[in-house]
Amino acid sequence: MELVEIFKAFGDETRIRILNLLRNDEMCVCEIETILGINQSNASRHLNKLKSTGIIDYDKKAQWVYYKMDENFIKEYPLLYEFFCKEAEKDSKCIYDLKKWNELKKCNLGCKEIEKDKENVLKQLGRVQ
Amino acid sequence: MELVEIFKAFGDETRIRILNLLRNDEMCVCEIETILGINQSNASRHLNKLKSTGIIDYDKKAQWVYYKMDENFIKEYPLLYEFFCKEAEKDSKCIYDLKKWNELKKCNLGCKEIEKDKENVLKQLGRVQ
DNA sequence: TGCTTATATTCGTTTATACTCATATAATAC
DNA sequence: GTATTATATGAGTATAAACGAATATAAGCA
Repeated sequence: MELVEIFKAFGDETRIRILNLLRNDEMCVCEIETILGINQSNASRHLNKLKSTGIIDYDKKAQWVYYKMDENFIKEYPLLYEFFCKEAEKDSKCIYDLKKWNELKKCNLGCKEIEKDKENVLKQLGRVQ
Repeated sequence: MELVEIFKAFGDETRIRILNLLRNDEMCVCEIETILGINQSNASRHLNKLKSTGIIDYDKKAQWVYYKMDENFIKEYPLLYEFFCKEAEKDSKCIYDLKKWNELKKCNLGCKEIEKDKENVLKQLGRVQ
């Protein structure tokens, strides 16, 4: 992959937030949607861009698509990955997103429950300190 | 500086080529212009973007502005800088640009000589293997 | 089979970025 | 002072990227 394409892939706040989530866990689209507060189409598009740049990969499990970091990317660009993780750890939005993800995991809700009760879930997540 | 702004600054081919030149030497605008084959306004704007992101810095010497890497950037983001240098070393366009820069240095031409005889200089540079 | 859920994609719109041409500024030399 | 050289900037345009709404696909489930 061209160097410039890698930088472009990282050069968007939404994608940085997605990568911050995926450096810790694998996650399906509706979870990412909920945590970032973006719509499904937008989430899917950003994931597609990261996938086509070779930064993330996915596993299909039934109707869900679980996105995760691409191991080959980490192997090929360890310095960049380490740099990214270090910076993400310090970034307030990234920290907050991970807190929301932990809350969401506690609730133990499936994608459909989240969707059905999205407003309430978002409200709850909004209270996370 | 926001992480995303740093990635955006690196996320352009012209700026990658500029940074590749500056990781080896300091250089004035007209030299960068000539090597990259872009116009003055365009070169100046890209340099400004890199400067305002804190990646490069400059020294004014008489009417020339010599751009160079910003030492604080290298200190603050050593992993990113190392990653960039490693990748640039492997990139064919970057390698070629440095060859052109070496040719240009050999000629020992000032900015005005380059400008006066730009077509010829560019032709010469085009022959570099 | 038809219905629901999860994700991807198309289309049109908006926003951001890059570019060119022309002009402005700033330093130097005469 | 004027002329020249180097660089920066303004204005307009072109290109690319991001977005939302609606639709398509694909996998489960009744």
